[in-house]
Amino acid sequence: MEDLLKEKGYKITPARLAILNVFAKSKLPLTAEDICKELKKDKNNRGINEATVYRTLTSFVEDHILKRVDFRKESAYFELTDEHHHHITCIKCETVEDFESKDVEKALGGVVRNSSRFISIQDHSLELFGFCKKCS
Amino acid sequence: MEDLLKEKGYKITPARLAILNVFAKSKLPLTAEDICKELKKDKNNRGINEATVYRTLTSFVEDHILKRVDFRKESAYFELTDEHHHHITCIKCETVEDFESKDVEKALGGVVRNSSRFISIQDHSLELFGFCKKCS
DNA sequence: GTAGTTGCAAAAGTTTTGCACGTAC
DNA sequence: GTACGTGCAAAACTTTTGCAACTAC
Repeated sequence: MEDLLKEKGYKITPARLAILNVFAKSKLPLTAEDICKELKKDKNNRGINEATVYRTLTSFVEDHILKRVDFRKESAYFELTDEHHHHITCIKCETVEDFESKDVEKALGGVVRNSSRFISIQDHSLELFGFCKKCS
Repeated sequence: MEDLLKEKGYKITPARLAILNVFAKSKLPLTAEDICKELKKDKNNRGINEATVYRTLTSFVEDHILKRVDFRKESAYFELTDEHHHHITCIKCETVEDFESKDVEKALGGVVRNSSRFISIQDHSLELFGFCKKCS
């Protein structure tokens, strides 16, 4: 965790470690508000300021420690970039399941080769929306 | 355009027609603000109220006339659902190119069959981010 | 005529920013 | 010691809502 920060040239601060820990413990993408709430639960700090959370999220995304996830909601969701996977969200109950698919990744690789104006893909967002077995 | 509205049970109003026209003319996904600005240019109306634009966007998405697009920006982008395609956005200059790929769609079809908890996919978001030839 | 639609203004929610103080290195 | 990081408060920006007036049908 500390190594990750050093590697990117960040100073090691309690706020950054705490935020990374929240993500490390969470199985789901989180909003800034989710993180603030989670940080308030910890008695060691009295919560880390909202502004710090937003600033940290923004710079972590720039440095590819976090990535944004599109849940078609008002607020922005984030998760660690360390594992590459996507999500299927139930339209009804909002259950989220992770998935990864070699076939999808392979097919995406073909897209740039067919593009006349683009030369490389750095990253992609992929979110599926459907019904889980309980809600179907 | 009017037929589309009738089909979904909407009353035909100037605001709805104007908003649909803005989308029909645009090659790119638009934010609520983009639409308000575009509507103000037309001398026939003095602009349609912001609240109406938001209300219209929300209901059009519910009725699948529009869909949300994830550009990892603060505000929400929308486009007509009539064509199914995705976007590649240049990380540097923000050029957007549309693409579609049978291979990707086919691969996505396989995902739900491998899922233990999901039974059907209704919709998906897919956005690629990379470098265009000019910016690479 | 009536249900549905709109404008306006106010509010709610999300994110950013300036500045003074604090801390990692 | 210095450059970077944080807290606080204010502001900016995006979206939603209540209500009265209006309009499509």
